[in-house]
Amino acid sequence: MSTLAQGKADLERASTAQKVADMLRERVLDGDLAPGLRLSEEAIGGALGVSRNTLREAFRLLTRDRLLVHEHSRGVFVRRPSGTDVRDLYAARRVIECGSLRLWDDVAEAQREAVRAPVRQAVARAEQNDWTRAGQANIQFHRGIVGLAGSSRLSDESDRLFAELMLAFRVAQEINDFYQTYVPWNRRIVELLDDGRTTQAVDQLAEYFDAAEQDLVARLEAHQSKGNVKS
Amino acid sequence: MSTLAQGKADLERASTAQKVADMLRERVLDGDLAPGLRLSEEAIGGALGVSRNTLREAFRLLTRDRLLVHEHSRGVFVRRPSGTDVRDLYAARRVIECGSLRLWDDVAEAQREAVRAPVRQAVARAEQNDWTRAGQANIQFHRGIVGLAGSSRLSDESDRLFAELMLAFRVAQEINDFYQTYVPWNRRIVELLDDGRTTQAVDQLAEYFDAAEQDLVARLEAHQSKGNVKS
DNA sequence: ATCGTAGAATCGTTCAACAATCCAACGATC
DNA sequence: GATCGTTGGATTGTTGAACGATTCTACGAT
Repeated sequence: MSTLAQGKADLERASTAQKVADMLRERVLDGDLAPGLRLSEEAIGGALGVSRNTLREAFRLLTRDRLLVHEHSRGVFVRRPSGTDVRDLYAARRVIECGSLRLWDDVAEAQREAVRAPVRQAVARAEQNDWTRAGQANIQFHRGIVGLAGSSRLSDESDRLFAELMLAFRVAQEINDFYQTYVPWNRRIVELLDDGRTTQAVDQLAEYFDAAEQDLVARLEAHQSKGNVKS
Repeated sequence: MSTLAQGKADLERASTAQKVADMLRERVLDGDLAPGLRLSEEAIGGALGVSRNTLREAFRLLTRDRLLVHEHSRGVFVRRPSGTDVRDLYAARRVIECGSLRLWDDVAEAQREAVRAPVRQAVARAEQNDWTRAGQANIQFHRGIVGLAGSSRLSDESDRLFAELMLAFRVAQEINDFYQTYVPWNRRIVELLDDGRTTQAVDQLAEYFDAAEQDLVARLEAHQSKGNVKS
């Protein structure tokens, strides 16, 4: 069954535009393509050996995922979240994740474990000072929370929000040290959940968002005046 | 200020692909293009006088809005929501709208009025047996609820969910008579809110979703076997 | 009746070209 | 000297044709 699903996934991985989009997505999330950077059709199309039309299709796919922004007749740019964007992002996350977490007691055990496991992993990574992987585990934690709702549409949208937030982290230059503060917080949330104190856990999550938003916005607006955009 | 924003909106309305997408969106939501219908690039491109590449860009835009689905090497189709899709959709709405409504007491009065007004309008339309406009007002009610969260990303995503739900209504053939049952329900929710009983209002909204989902899924799966897809 | 195969139809992608738009440098005017 | 047109050059927007790849349909073989 799993081999069949795997085979089907491979078969669907056909489109050139899709492959180009995947490659560019990785480059953007890794920071090789900095926020604010303009992506020239000619330069990138030439470098990747695909035609302009195909590249434009790839751009549309990434625009849908909010990694790129399209400005008419000006080109596409790597998204550069502003303070306003971050506030909008966290307002959405508060509703989605707090609402999902409230379902904790009603869902299957496997879904709950998908919340606990990433926190254990994040703690372990943090002890090894591996903040990159700790950050990835942190995202898995939040993905697990949204997964409690059992809606693939909601999970997909959350993934887009997370990706956008990654860009904001990059602009604020706090990729590595950001999670240091919040890993223990997540652990406490899971403890509350396992204690049956779901409401308090939700409150903690809301507070986490308040603190994270405030922190990120502050750092972002400190950096936003500097025109750190590579050409 | 508003005139400036208006002028800017007009200026941004430049792209051909965007205009084609807007036209097609209207045709899909009006039901001229039935769910399940395949949209031939050649036929539509020829009819609208745009090239295939431009049309494909328009398709991508509508795919992002979930009105169309793209199947590799097979073409694009008007989305035809299944029972599974509807359950997913309502799972998302439950989290988003119930979570937003919980913010009722914390938001500005203007935002609350954006929830009340559509209900008054829906009641008035319903009394005139104008179910089409009553349905539109009903959507505005739910848009107002999501607006309480103050996140444009969340509102945009909700609009996409609503659009998808409209397609489900069309498949279930209950465009007109569906709201008849639920308009009074919405009115009761607003009454509870104005009484300061926010928690009960949220519970009512959740029940509304349960009932609507069950109703819609039942009618959908009754119709799904019939291959009512025009070619 | 099922299966496989050939042919038609359609999509995926590329290429070349031109119009429309934006941008940066230059120069004119006050 | 600063602001405001103007002029090219570069880039995007859009088109049309072309061809390989994939899917669909219908026909015929077993």
